[in-house]
Amino acid sequence: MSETYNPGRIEPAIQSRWEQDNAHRAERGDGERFYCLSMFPYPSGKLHMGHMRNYTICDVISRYQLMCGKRVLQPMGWDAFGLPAENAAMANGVPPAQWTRDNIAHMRNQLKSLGFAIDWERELATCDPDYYRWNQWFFLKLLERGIAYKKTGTVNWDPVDQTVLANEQVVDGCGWRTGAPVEKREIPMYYLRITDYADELLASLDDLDGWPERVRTMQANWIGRSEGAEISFACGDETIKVFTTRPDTLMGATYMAVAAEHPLATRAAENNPELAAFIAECQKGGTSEADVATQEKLGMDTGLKAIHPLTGAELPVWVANYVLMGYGEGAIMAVPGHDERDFEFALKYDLPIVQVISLPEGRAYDHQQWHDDYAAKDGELLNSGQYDGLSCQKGFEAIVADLEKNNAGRGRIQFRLRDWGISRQRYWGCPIPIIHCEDCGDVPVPEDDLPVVLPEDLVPDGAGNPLNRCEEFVNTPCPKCGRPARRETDTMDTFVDSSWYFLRYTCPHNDRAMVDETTSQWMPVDQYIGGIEHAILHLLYARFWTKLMRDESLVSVNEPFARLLTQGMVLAETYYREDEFGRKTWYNPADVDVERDDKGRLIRAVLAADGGEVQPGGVEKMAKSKNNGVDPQALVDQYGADTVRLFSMFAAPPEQSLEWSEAGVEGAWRFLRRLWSGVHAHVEGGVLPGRVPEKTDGPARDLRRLLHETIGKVGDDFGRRYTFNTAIAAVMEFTNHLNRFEPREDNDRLLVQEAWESVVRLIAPVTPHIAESLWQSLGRDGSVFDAGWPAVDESALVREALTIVVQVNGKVRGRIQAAPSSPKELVEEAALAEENVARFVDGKTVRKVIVVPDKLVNIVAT
RNA sequence: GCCGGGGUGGCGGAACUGGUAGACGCGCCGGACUCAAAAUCCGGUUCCAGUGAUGGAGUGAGGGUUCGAUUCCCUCCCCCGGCACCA
Repeated sequence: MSETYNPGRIEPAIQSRWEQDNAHRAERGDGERFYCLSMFPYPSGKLHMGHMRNYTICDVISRYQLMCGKRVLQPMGWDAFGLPAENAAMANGVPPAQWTRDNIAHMRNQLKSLGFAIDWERELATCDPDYYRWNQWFFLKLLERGIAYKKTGTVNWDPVDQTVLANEQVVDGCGWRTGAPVEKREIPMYYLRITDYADELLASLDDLDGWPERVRTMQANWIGRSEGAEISFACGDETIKVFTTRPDTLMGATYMAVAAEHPLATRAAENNPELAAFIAECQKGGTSEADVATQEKLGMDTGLKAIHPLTGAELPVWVANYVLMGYGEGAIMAVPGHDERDFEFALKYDLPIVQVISLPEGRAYDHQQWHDDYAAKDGELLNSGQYDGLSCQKGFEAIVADLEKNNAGRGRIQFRLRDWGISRQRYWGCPIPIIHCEDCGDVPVPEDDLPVVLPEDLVPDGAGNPLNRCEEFVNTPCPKCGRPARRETDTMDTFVDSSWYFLRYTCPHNDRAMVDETTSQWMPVDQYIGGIEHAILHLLYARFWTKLMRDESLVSVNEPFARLLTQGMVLAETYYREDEFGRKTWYNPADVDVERDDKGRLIRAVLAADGGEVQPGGVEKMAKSKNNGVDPQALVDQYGADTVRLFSMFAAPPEQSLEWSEAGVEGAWRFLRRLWSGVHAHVEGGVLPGRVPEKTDGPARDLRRLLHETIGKVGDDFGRRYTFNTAIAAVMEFTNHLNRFEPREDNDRLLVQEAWESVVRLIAPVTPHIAESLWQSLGRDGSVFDAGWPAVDESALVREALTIVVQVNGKVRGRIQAAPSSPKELVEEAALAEENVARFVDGKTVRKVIVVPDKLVNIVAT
């Protein structure tokens, strides 16, 4: 054994031994299966600390389960389609396919150098036709079933580049490359009926008890089930249908509002140029909900009148930009008295505000100022004619009943969730397998002709999808009539790719089926790990897709992920410079030098390369788009994989977001060196592999008790709590004690042998290379991962005396020693007798004494 | 704007079920070793007062419940994530 720790030498050697032994193949072993999965990365170029953290967490859990005797599947793959490859192509002229595959090659090497127990035989990339053919195959099944369908949807349109923009490419309402104000545009797209599964997606959240509560809450709110009513308002010869969650407030409706895209608005604008101009105005700006929700509420009267279905009163019909065509019916009945947005709008445009729900005793309704309790459902109806005096619930029921009687409405359940639009007007994605024929219409590509292969040599230039101009791709005979036809050039949302990759890992090389019988052997995923930013969309789509595949009898599970760990994001400062057109160039924090004041606040940041100033853009998640990803490679080169792994697990608990800082890497490095030299010192005196001490006493007994307490804690932290930082802290603490312990007799050396063997196994999931190496130095054969997890010796845990804290009026005033489970009276007596305690009680009357067994005494004295 | 989460020493964090606030680590200070430096080892380190024993304050701000609150409740401030075409 070498005297000093040299990761540069041991890590590659151990990695090649693992490879030779096929140590990480999922087929290996015969224990219970454990499928441990991390969200696959987008191959953006280099690993960043967010990846590092994610995959280290996954590896720690995998290796811990491996040591517990499980047969572990830890796969890896690439979410390889997507926008950044097109952006890179525009910047460098390199085809997205080449850029993506180069990135994958580089990142695969990086992952391998980190020593993850990944079964590389199962690697997949979503841009491979072998993978995406099954997207196409399944899409056609969904089309047959009517789950996939076509309708129009709204996109961001850049009028200069004549192209559709992603929300990310819309900056302050303008196109990112052209700076032109974007417009909303309606185009035909394919959708999946996720709303058909809304009830089940909501209900089965209750079964996901291995998921964080916050994720379940977010998904439930996203699905957004609400009970309400649809109500029809006559408007000339037309009917305006609305959905409301508050039919009880119907008597307070004072106007109607429709979305700018509503057919009624279009009709009303035909001979009203002013209204037409307003509707055109509403087309400006981005499509994202955040954009719509934060824009100023604007409206215009159409001049049309709608008839209140119960009172017959005439209500003005307005066009309003806060009403969304995509939600509900694209029209609302406005009740300014009890809806905050309607109140704001009514105040602005001087529309009547009528209170129809009473407030608590003594509260008066203020028509000039909104208060949150106006929206409450605690009061009774008033100003509502025959319904006056009813509770909101009773009023709801009575009004819905009367509407049903008049054929003017009915109770209805509405979801916030909208159908999933999967068409993307982009090149670098999975082609949608449809052929458009002038005579036959939209014809599915026959199953035998799959996959529709994406040509890999095109280079996007920012002006639309290059597939449109690729004649070899577009021109094809119609499968039905054989006459010339055109292929669909839209590709699929990349969320389709990531909605089932975890199933494909179970049979990645099967070229005859999407999934097979091995899939159900591994599913569901026992532990899924990924960023909290995926809490809603990716996880919801993956759940939905799994249910779709279940309904095609392809999988047997209802839910794909039994247990979920949502990793907090790794954040870093962003830096940018703005050019004369307001376009921002982002600089990597590694290339920026920062000056701070004595409180650590940033004063000035300059680019190291040219010394010129750059602007701080705030702390954000590490991402390609803001170029603030920190590459762990430099640290791995300097300290080795184990140090970086140890540090990234020690820095914070996994669920918490983490602002990146390198301070502390030294500490991880020092710990591993101390570990190494501690084992070395012991080995110098001769090893005693696998031996356990006889009865211990004095300091040896204390050390052994701490050892077994530590074994218990670390196992609990790895297996149940997933707090790797506290597990590591406990190992460090024990190692500090162990290094200070001086063996006096042979039995002490047996204890030290037991202790080092335990420490090496406890830390092995986090720092596998050094653990393998030390395991052998300690005289043990084989891999530490075959050695099993150390067992707690209960007899070592027994204590004779405990320290009990004594408080006087809630403040700690002293400590006493007592045997475990001492009788209350005895502890109380000892507490009152303690010198400093007595000083504080002196001259006062003891009113009460609270004794928490084996822990604490609180004396209440006045 | 809406939904979800977070805020504890100079810094990352610990305190798991309402019971010793600050484990472990970084940084800093002091010491040992060294011709010297690095590395390493030992000791100290929430703030204020005190040589010290010890006392007072303290977990974003304010209020409440409790013998006792970082933990539970209410109001507010700030930060982060998501908002359906970033992944």
